[in-house]
Formats: sequence, C-alpha cells, structure tokens
Amino acid sequence: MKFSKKSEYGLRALIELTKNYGHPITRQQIGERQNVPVVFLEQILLSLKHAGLLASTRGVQGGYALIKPPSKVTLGQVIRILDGPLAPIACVSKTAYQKCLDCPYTKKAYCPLQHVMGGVRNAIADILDNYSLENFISGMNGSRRSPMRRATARRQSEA
Amino acid sequence: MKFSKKSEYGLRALIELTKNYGHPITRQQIGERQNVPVVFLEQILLSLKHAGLLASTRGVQGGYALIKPPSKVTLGQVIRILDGPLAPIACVSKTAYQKCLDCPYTKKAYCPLQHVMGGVRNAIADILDNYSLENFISGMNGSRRSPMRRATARRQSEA
DNA sequence: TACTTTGTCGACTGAGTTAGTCAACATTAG
DNA sequence: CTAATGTTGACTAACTCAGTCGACAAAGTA
Repeated sequence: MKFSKKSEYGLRALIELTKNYGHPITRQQIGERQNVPVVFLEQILLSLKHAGLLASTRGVQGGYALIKPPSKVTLGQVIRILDGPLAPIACVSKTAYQKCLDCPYTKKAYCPLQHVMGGVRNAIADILDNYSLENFISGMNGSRRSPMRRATARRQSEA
Repeated sequence: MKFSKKSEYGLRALIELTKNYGHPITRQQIGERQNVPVVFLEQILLSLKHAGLLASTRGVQGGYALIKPPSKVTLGQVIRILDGPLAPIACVSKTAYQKCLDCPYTKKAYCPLQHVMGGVRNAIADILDNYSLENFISGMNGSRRSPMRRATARRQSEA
C-alpha cells in the first residue's frame, strides 16, 4: 500500500509550483529545492502538463507553471494522474471500477472484502479529494485536517 | 495504492478458516471455495502460520486451522504480514518507520507531505486495525466493536 | 512395512513495474 | 546564429508480483 516515488516527487514539485503560482520555474530549480532527480522530474511534469494542471514555456526564460488555482487542485487528482486509482482493490474504485473476475461472491452474494475495502477507499478519498494544494502548502491550518473528523465539506469525492 | 493479490487471497482464505474455526481444512478446500490458485495459496498460508495465526497438521486428516480467536485477529495484522506496512510513505509508518532521506524538510521544518500522509495512514489503520475476522465474516451488521483497544474514531460506519 | 495424503521449504521463472538515463530534436530570447 | 530551455521516445537495471516445480517430511491407513 505504498505510493510511488512518482507521486511523492510530483507532490513535492507542486509545493514549489504552488509557491510560485503565476511565474514559471525550471526543472532545475524544482529539482534543487525539493531534492528530486531532475530528469525523472521531467517525466512527472510532463504528465501533469498533459493532464492540464501545468503549462510550460520553452526558451531562455522558460519553465513550468501551475495554471489551475491552488484551491481548485486536490491531492487526490494529482495522485490519480501519477499513480492511478486510490482504491485498494479494483472492484471498489469509483473512477476505475473493474469487476473482480475471480471473486466467488460476484453478484450472487455479499462480498466481505468489497465491503471493507470500500470503506478504506472512502476514507482515503475523503482526505485526498478534499485537500487542495492551497491547504497543502499552508500547512496545518487547512480546512481538511484531521483524519478523526468526518469530511464536512462534501466535495462529492469521486474515484 | 493497491493491495497485492497475496493480501486479497489471504483475506479470502481467512474467511474460510474463520467459518471453520476449530477444524482444519486443506489448501484444496480453501482454494476451491474461494477460487484461489492452490499452490500460491500455500505460500500465503505458510506466512500466516509463521506469524502465529494458523496451525497446520500433516497427514491424511490434515490441513490448516485458525488458532487465534476470530475476534482477536484484525485485518490490519493480516495485511501487514502479507503486504508490509499500511502507511502510504515510509516516514509516516508507525510499525515500520523510516526517515525519508531525500526529503528537504527533514528535521528542519514542517513537511506538508508527511502531514497529509500521516492522516491517510491513520484513516486506513483506524479501519483495518479495528476490524476483526469476526466482523469480517459476519458482514454488514455495523457492530464495529474494537477487539484490541478502544476505537477512538468512528470510521467505517457504513459504506 | 508400504502407501497415500497432506504439509514444508527453497529455488525458479515470466511478466510487469519502478526509477531512472540518454540522445535527438523543437522552440524561444537575445 | 547561439545558448537556454522544453519535448519526446527509446532504453535499461533492478526489483516485485504472481505463480510453478521438485524434493522432502510427517502422519494416518492397510
């Protein structure tokens, strides 16, 4: 149940990009400040660009910039782009549902595994889909804080 | 963020072992009833045996049996045995903590990533460490009593 | 004893993923 | 033009996942 380095590096890069919201910064700058291998970072930034989160400009004063408002980008979105669905098993994913073909409980009866894992998925998505980049860089004063508390702002987590 | 097949098969096997609590059943029986490859299942059952959850008897009337009371075994324990720590990144694991060596925030300042992922870890562990095999096979009756310790969070009410 | 049933253990494998690297090319500023 | 930067695709070494195989050990039955 680990997130990949890709997600980790991507989120760390977005810390820098959010801090510099409005101005492009280069891969090198991001890599140095967040201690991430620059050429691997490139792949990640490209994925985020293709997903519509970043824009890039070439040439001497070029670089990458966040183009969506930090309050409108959630960690859940970012992680799904870089790592795929949040759900611990495919048959409880909302964004990438797949019927589990070897499950003995399919459609005939209630599946205990699906029940528990659905709960896990929702718990993860409740946090990550309600946690914006704004919350992320501003530290602990974000609205999405405690895992103990229920999500009050129902951002209708999908995934 | 997926659980491996090993965990999935292991949990499915434990459904059968819990149903037959007190009597040994063979790999073949488990494999057939839960639709799991028998020889792969062997590895899994061995791991669970070495972890102290199962006992095995050889010979003609042999098989595997659950030796801990179903109310005393949590899904969190099982998944940690088969898949490792629940935490999405190593630096927020409580059972397998590891300092993240490339993190620019180490010990000098507050790390946003660690903060969020700590919350995710807790959300997952709150569910899985308070969900026993007893709860697991008894399905959706939302009793959710904590077998090992007091449930501080009321996650997993339904869903 | 011999035989059958069952578990035990370690080595092995093919497919896929992760975490990168590299080289060639495109675009822009000065 | 040239230097700085981004773009793309191919490549790879190491690792993990999911599963197989073969030899062996123990227990019951004939």
